[in-house]
Amino acid sequence: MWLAYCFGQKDIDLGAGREIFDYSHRQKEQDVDKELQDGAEQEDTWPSEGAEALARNLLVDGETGESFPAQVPGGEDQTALSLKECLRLVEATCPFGENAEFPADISSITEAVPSESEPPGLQNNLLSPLLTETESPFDLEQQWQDLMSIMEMQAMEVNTSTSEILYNAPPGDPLSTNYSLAPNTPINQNVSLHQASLGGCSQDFSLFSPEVESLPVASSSTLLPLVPSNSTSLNSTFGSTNLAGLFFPAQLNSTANDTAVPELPDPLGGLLDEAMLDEISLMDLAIEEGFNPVQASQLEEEFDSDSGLSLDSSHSPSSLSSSEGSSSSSSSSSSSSSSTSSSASSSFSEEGAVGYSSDSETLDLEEAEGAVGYQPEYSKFCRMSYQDPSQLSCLPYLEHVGHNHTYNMAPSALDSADLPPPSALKKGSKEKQADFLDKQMSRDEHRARAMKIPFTNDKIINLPVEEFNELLSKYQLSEAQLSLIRDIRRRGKNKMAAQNCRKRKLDTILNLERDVEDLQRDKARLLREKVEFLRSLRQMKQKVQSLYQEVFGRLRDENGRPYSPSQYALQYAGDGSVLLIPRTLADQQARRQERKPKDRRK
DNA sequence: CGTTAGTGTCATCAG
DNA sequence: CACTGATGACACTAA
Repeated sequence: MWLAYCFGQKDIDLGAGREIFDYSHRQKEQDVDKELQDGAEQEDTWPSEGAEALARNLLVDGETGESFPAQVPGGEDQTALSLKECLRLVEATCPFGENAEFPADISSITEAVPSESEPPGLQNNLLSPLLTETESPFDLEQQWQDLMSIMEMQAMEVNTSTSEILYNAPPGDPLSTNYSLAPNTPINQNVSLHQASLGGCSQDFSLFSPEVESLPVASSSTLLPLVPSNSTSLNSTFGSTNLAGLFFPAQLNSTANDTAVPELPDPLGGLLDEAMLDEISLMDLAIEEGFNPVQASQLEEEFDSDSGLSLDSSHSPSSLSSSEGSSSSSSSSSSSSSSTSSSASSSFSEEGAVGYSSDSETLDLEEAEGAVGYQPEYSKFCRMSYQDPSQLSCLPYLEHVGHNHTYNMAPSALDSADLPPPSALKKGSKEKQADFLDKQMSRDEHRARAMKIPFTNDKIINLPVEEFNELLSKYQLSEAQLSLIRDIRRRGKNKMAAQNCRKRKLDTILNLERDVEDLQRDKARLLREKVEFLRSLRQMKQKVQSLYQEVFGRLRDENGRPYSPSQYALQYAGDGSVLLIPRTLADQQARRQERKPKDRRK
């Protein structure tokens, strides 16, 4: 039943369904998870009658590890074609891709092999690890283990968004949760479609590929000679519209009607070509990233370049941080018209959070930004960028912008001070300059002057505690003066602290934004990798299916008749041997193996 | 005239 | 306990 999921309706909707682009797909993911559990429960309900009896008929070749039915119902069991021969045949006729792998243990088989229903003519208990004996150059067992671990990952992780996205399973499809075998399994170029019966195909099979529609005919014609005994039921059972039983034609000839497998997953995954998958993955990205498809495609290009941070450099926090220098340079260049003058800010400590930026500076910055794409954060940041106070001292006209938030000062005064006309400067006597500077003084400076504080606010604020106390001791100051001085110092310190605080806050925000971007990229990249991985996984599974089918189809009993796939299945033992066992027994073992990981998960 | 960004200030807390 | 820095909250200004 594990395989059964792979051919569910999920795939049926694949071509047309667009819910993958639905932002509500997350909800569907939950539904899928729910369905997964339901499907697991369903498994336990599968019939296994006769398993014991059939199990008794099992023979295992002690030398080769191969197993044969000790007693085929109806006669002395002797495989007309040894498994080795079969393998050789298969190797000759169905060369595997570079990634051909086979189950290394029973569990793997039970997972990979379609159990239950099996089309009479099509040996669909596929995925048997028959090839171990061929001594493939690969460590097949190891590779299979890897494959299975991948499958587990897939089962655990992919069942969420990706499963939905990739296979577009209807929420109600209980089979959809397990698409690992062949949802959307692309038709493998290396596999003969005529011989490889690709699992149960739903009627929607035809939706995707006219080619596949012809599959039943081709398959039956090919397999009929191999399965003469089943030939009759084959044609009657598998119409072109019902390929569901191809893979799991459980007890086809018998009475079982496979109702236990209401909907067989669509092996048509194969019809979903890579381009489609790419598109899906991109769309997935687009959805998750909040990008539009165009942006998503751009994103993918970025991935290809693996550039990590490929955003505009002006957007990069690192560049922003390093933009201090550029900011400074731009400000210095923009200050060409400014005269030099000392101000309170000139003595600010370097570290002293003097993030004042001039309007002209901002203008220059914005011009530059316009060339590379304006970024609000960038501008903000630059305005807040740490700056050498000494540079501010070179911008007397801008001084007030940073320091003179003198609420008691008339705006007109500030305006006039902002950009005094050159003519005014020329005419400007020292009086006017003094007046101008006076207007630039802060409230505390005014207060200090009013209180006749004998030293500058700059000293009050920036002197170390010891020097500050020493300075106070040098003068005979009234209590009011001392109080004002302390207030000035406190406010001055706090002002710088506030500026530092705001800069930190801004930095933090920018860093967080960068982190979000990085994480989004990582997420998109991982998602893309997952899609690619699933694609290759499906291909591998299909290869295994085809091999299994090939081998099983060539097995003959002592009478030269093929084994019924509804009654027998190939099983891969842990020691690498291949067993031909009764179907019911295989199903039992499959269920047993499947429960383990699930229990583990719980 | 309302909004927004930038800034200064105060209150408060933590070290 | 005083001092200092950090930070939220508020007010003010300019755009």
